[in-house]
Amino acid sequence: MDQKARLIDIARALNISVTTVSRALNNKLDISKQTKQAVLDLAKELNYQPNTLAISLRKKRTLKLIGVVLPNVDHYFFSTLLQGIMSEAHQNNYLVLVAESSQDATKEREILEEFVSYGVNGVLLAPSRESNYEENLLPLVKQRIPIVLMDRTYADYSSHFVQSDDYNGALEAVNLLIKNGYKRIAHIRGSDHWSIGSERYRGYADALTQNGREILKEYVVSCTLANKEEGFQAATTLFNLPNPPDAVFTVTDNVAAGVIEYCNQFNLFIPEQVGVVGFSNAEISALLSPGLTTVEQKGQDIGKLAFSFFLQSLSDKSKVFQKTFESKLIVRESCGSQLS
Amino acid sequence: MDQKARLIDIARALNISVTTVSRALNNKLDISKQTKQAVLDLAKELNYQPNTLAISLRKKRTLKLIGVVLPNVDHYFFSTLLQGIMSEAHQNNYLVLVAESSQDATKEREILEEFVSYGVNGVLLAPSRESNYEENLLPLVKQRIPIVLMDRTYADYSSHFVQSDDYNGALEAVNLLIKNGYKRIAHIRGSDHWSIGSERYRGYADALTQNGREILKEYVVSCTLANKEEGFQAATTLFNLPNPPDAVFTVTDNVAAGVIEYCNQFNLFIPEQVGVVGFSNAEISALLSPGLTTVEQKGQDIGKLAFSFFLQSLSDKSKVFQKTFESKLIVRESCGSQLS
DNA sequence: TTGAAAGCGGTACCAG
DNA sequence: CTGGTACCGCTTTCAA
Repeated sequence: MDQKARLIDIARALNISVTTVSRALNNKLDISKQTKQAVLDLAKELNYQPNTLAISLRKKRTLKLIGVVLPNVDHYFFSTLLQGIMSEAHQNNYLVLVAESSQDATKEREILEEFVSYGVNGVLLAPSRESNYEENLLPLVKQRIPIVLMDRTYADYSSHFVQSDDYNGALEAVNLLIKNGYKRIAHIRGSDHWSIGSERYRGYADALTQNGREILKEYVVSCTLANKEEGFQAATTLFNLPNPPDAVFTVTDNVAAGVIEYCNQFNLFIPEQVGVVGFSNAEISALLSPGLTTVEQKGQDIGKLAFSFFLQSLSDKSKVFQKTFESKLIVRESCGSQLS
Repeated sequence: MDQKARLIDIARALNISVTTVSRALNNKLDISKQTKQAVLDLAKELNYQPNTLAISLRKKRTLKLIGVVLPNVDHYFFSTLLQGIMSEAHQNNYLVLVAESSQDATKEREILEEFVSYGVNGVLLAPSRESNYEENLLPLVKQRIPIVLMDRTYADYSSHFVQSDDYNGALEAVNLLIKNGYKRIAHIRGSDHWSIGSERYRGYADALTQNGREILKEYVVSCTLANKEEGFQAATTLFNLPNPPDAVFTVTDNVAAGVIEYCNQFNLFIPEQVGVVGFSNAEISALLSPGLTTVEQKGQDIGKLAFSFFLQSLSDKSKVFQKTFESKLIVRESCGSQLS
């Protein structure tokens, strides 16, 4: 019964034209108080909801809709990122289309195309590992759809982005381990295709070099999914080396959790025998025992800023918005306490 | 340059009608191979993307779009729920609109209205605590928009839903504590407005009663946000009672994390002096020390099924789809090991 | 202050 | 096999 009320329904009931109804509802000037009130009343009674599709079509994609593509939503960092975006979006009356690329560049491209055909006003993208500019982004760029990159950027494309300073975060983390007296510092790193993999490794390597230490190949173990299981496995490899490390810096907190589990299980005391530092300041880092020292990554803030960059880019077409959040160490028990 | 290619652009270039182009692109039968190929080629060249808005408008909301409303996305359970939904949605070529109600019923209602005006084909909703059927759901029901409830249902409304068996989960959890010899079992519960609050409490209460135990008012502490801080606070209250409990069953894993932190801090040994059981099997439950015994809640499965219920409800309008996932205890160290 | 009519980008019916 | 035309619901000139 309540089917969808349309402008024309109101118009007919009041014996006026659609135009007038539209004007009344949109608060235009040229309209008498009476008719306006009548329209408003009836609209409320019929529970009138404008058809956004029609409006958008008519106005040529000026609906308020933004697309978000993330590699995964169940990783703490990405879920807080999403939260930041959504809170900002809601405040500005934007609706948010979300999709997971599952770290698959082809799927990412498909999603992006679908988003475009839905007429999104912009895209906030945390690129998947193998994502490639030419194929995935160029089509959107040609259509002048604003894109804000998050977490990771493309080497060959300068765009709006918001990221955290992975390099310096890693550098500081390893410096802290060195300062706290650890001698043989290993790194469980992420894949090279992934900027967090290479940037954090770069920080690790430079920290060692700057302190006159060698980078030992056997102390660097790669992982791909960056989860707890891989952390445990990598720890197994590392601590069974003839000359095992006395500290581990990991690419994510989840990996660190695996290391901690290994140490707890095989009675390697943290931080006395082994120092551990993670990356992300995920929820778990505070809950682990011992508490995990980690590099903070402010998901919410990154998300909020990304959305606001998108908004700003709408009015200021020429400007390029970029921000790198400073990294910040969150020091807990897992890395020794002789911090100066 | 690449602005948006439209049907009419292709038509003019090929000197044929829009109708024909449309037919070619939609794989209709009545069309010659030649023209069809010509259209397809040009479409590819111009990078033609159909305007979903126009199609939807014409077809009267038959775009493939679904709206998801969750209280929070950064809770592990909800983020896995979302993941389940999105994976299923992607497979069926649906796009997913996501919004957070932040446990605010008014905001939830606003979101739902916006979703409707965007012409979503259906809504998957994990209701916020104070959500009320009349105000929040009735408008959608009237417009015959399929709704699948997740995690929580409304007392006064029978609809499609997917949930986990909170009552039995809680019952088993507390039974385990009893079986393992704990005598004074406390409960940190969620709000009454929230089905997980009341259902889990009901399980707790019945387990005690069925074992001939009393329910002590001072052993039941309420919390609202169900986070770690509240858990810590509630633990403080409980363990400072004249006759403190020797076990705690908590409404969520995060609350349990707070309890564990309290115990670690004040040297109450788990599981020897205090048993702890949580609810959710969140990531953290495996990472805590000691590992937290908890009741599994399969977010992904719930999400997937919810989406598939929505799809099915499209073809079978009369049927009501309902599923309650069995609860399953995940036993770890935090509750004693004399499990039979 | 109001209304008629065109059109956003497609689809679908009908005629040829 | 192809084209003409109406129309989805709304906004926006333009004219009255």
